[in-house]
Amino acid sequence: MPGIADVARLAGVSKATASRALTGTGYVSEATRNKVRAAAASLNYVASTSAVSLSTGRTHNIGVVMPYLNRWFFAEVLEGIQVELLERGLDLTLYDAKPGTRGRQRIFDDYLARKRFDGLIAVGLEPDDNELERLVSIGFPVVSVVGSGDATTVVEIDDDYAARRATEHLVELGHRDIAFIGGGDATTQSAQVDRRRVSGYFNAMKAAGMSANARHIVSEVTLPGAYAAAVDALGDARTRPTAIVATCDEVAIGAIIAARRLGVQVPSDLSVIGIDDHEFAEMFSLTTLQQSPREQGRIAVERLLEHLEDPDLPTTVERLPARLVVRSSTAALDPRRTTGAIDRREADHAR
Amino acid sequence: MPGIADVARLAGVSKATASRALTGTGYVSEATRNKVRAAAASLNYVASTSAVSLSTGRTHNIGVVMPYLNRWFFAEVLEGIQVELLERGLDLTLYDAKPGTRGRQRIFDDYLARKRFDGLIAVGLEPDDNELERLVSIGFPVVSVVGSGDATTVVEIDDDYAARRATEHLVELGHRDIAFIGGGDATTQSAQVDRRRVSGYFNAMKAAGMSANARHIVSEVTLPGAYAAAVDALGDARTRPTAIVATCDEVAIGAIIAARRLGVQVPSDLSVIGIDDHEFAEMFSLTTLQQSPREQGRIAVERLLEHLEDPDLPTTVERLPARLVVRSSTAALDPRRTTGAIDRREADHAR
DNA sequence: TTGAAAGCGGTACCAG
DNA sequence: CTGGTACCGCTTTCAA
Repeated sequence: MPGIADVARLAGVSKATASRALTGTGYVSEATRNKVRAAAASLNYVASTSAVSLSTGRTHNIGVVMPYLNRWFFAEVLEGIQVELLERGLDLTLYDAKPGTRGRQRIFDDYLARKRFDGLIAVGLEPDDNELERLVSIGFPVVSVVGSGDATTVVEIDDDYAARRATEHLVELGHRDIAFIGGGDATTQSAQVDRRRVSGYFNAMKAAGMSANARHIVSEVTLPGAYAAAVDALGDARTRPTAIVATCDEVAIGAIIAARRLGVQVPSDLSVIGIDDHEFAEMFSLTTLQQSPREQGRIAVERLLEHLEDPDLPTTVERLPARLVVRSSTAALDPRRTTGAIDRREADHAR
Repeated sequence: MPGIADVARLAGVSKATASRALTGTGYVSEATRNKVRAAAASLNYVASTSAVSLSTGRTHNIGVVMPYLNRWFFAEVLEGIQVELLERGLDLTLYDAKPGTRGRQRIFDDYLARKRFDGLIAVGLEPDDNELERLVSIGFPVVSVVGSGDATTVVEIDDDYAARRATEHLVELGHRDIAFIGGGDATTQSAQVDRRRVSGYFNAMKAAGMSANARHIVSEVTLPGAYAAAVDALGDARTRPTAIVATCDEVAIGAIIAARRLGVQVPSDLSVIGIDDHEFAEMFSLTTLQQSPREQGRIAVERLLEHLEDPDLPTTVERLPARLVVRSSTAALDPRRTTGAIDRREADHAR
């Protein structure tokens, strides 16, 4: 593999000139530039990244840390980041930091310190205090997709709004007995995203004067997990809500599949709304609050590069809006059905 | 950020000694080694990867190229690779090489040549001749997970066997009208994996003397794609097969969901078998041929490191067995049902 | 067992 | 506009 010295020799110029010609930095005459380029091309020359990094201090590599690779949101963000980086000639080094694993520990202890990259994108990382401290003091720009706090620059959707809007949609359809399904209960260790969404739901219920009807069906935030939780929760027709807002589409779809299994018709017996606009949303006719993780990945790269350009840039928090996409998993409450927990209890007594 | 010179100074030794002490190469007395280590620790010293790479020629970084990140198989393999690399202190640089994109082209044209990594793992890449040529002549070891040919070292399951075994399982249950659903028809540009699986299916049908009944329902190899294809294909009770083997679990599940929507009972009206043992398999009680992409990722790393140790090692092809996992999406053919395309046609006449 | 010094392959300053 | 040269931070002979 040829070095720049070989190129220089072949072009009949010095290493310095060859470097200038190739990188585009500094003055070089058109003529020599072409000579050098031709030489480089004929030699199939590619600059060694380590040498470039060592001498410039730039790695042209971006680190990406995320706790899951196999969930829709994360995979989409990753693809968004990848496409954008590829476009700009940057490499992507990936770290899978599953909570509670030794791997995650090593990432924070060793890998991040190696400075193999110029900047870092943390996706839904939910770092604990110790980890956050490390992230912030790491010495190069960090942007978070779905952040915690504003210690770093953040790109995310407005979770509170999304959950509120979802709940409102159901309220507008006449539902009163609306449950929330997902993670994020106060007791267990759960993701901040989920907690923000639960709270958006509770806020909306309160605003509609339906706090008393509010309830949280706790479920693992995966499709099978939600299926299992929903099979349990939707079994009894007397305690079944008329509508549910799910913390994300995977959970919503798990619930829909559970409902079908139980013979509960969606949306006539049960309305379901999610958040995401997952790739499966269409086939389940899922009404949802659409977000674009891909776009968030793209924006994260953009922000990161800005911070790379100007390290003194203040950190920012960007909250993208989620858009309501109405399909047919939600419908107006059937007037023949009982309408909410309280009414239902009265109805029970009346029997 | 301190350099090795700082460590050396603090420990009162030369750079050379410090380096030896830290890397474990060459003779250093216990005493000085400890001094150096202490100094490094107190300074929070971490060697610059670019400097190490430049001087040793090793990047301690592995490249991973795959065409999809958001499909189960790929995400699982990636996680398997990641875990193994993390364990060994190696970094992972990821390239998302979607077929037909400019990004893919750039990966092959520019990125791979930068030698940012010591070795490459290509997952389900299905390179065209030109790309394969590049891959092989790249100058460092390459191992493929799901390979094409044996130009590189390969780790994969035996697709032909998996599809055959799946088909045989249905045959053993008394089915005669068994269709295959998935990509891989000869006409369109499709993945080799799928083609190998179709052919396994056809082989098994032939071996069972049921070639005449064999048919291929062409479907996109995604869950929603399979759902759409299955809704079309399973609608008419008279042409509906009694069993289907799906090219993978995502397709199988798409088909099951379609069947449910159409009111077709699985397994009493229709048996479905897949290949994978996907994370959703359990919740759909899917009978399948189990493979472990994670394990394949792990093995790929192992092989790659062997080739890194000894560049002269011959390439190998490793085909892991898939194991039949029987759940309840398959059942013995209901004797009241007609049994196969030919018989059915006769039955139609009889009416 | 340790230290001095020569690279690894570029970039960038400074002089010409 | 071009060439000489120091240096990026570490490893690795080679001598001591």
